[in-house]
Amino acid sequence: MCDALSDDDLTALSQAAQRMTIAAGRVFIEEGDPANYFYNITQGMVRVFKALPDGRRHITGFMGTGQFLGLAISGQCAFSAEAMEEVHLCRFSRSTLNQVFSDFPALERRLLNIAAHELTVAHEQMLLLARKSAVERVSSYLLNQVMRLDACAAGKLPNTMITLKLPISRADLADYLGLTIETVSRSFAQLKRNGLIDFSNAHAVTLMNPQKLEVIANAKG
Amino acid sequence: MCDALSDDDLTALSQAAQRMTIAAGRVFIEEGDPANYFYNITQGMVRVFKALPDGRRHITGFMGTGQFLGLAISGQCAFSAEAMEEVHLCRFSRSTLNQVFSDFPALERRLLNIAAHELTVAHEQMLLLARKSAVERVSSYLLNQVMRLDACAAGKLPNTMITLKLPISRADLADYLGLTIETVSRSFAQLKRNGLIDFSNAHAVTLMNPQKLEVIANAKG
DNA sequence: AAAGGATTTTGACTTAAATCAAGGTCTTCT
DNA sequence: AGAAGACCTTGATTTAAGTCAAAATCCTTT
Repeated sequence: MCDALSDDDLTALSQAAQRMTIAAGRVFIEEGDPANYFYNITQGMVRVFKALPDGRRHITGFMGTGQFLGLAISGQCAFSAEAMEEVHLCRFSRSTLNQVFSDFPALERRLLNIAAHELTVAHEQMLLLARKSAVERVSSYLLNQVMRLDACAAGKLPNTMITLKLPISRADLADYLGLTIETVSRSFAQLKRNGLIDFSNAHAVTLMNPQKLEVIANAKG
Repeated sequence: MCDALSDDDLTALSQAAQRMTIAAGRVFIEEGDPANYFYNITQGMVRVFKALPDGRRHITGFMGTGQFLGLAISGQCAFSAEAMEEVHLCRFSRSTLNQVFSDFPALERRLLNIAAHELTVAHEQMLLLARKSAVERVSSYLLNQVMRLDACAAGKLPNTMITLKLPISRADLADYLGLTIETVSRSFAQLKRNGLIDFSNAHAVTLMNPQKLEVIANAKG
């Protein structure tokens, strides 16, 4: 679950946790609710989002197995979270958690690192949302997906073609990138016309030249 | 400097720190540089931003006296920082900092809370950038400024008119809100036409009805 | 295999914000 | 005080992305 911890810590933690299963499609954290819990996802994918009263929404991110949820501490949940499939998680009450933190400072250290990393990612996403064009946003997304593949551990982009799964619907992608479904689709189409990507079906892209795609994604004209 | 610390901690910290003065306009953290330091601002305002190679940029935030900078830990700085005026700060080398963390866990706890709070703010800003219209963005900014005034500590909006200083140029505001200077100006003009705000000069707004402004800012139609 | 529904793509048109271009206003400096 | 420059506002036009609508593809279920 939390690789920076010793076995002792893990044992203590798992005793403090409460295991739960969430049905696909259920919103199990609701923005504005009192923030009483902290979660670790042990299986499945979760959509984290914020919405405006009129229905417009932004997906902050997608979280999967091993990731932590509910860090935002301020009495109120700052976002909603929805299970994209059946999800298993460990739940900690906030009071328990503070106890565990005191007993095992390594966990706190780890969470600080995670938070710092999430902040970096958030800043990158803000630049994307504030200043990138639709094609640049979609290209950036594709590159980020490549980067999290095992193959390119050290931040090295492959210079051969590479095929990716797109497990996420166009609607989710649009809400994640601050676009509409149609614009996402058209951006893919444009990248394809320009020979940068190819589709075997709507959920499997081949990046024909990841390095060229990076030039587009980051406006390294 | 860091109100969650005991006097002992403070003494230890200040010994580990290196005091510096940065001239107005100087970029003292450069995105991509090795991240060797951690900063605490003791005086003055700083602009934190990320830029694309072609010059487009996004201001992630403005940081002032008492705030921490450089949390993002990953070898590389994830953003640039520029002094908006003469700035005084305390600088800690990363190795020193790790030592201090081990000695004074309270500081680490505090930083985790700060990071969690910054994440919340970042998510809110992403929703703004991804989904809000220009007028909504400008309204949101004005409201956020009101909220950080002493008067509304408990998250309560005043229901009387209230005057704000806008210490930031339209250009900075545009880069912060993901708009252009002209659109910021026009959004202000529209809010003024609709009787929601008034200007005594370009850097002093009066919010005629903060509650109505909030309806606009958060699309509570 | 056909029907039905959801998802994705494509097309025509609209619109909000960007861009280009003047004018104003404010500040600073001689 | 007057000139020069920075900053802000307003106007005209363009454009990228949004909206509305229909077709195409995929997936599930009977």
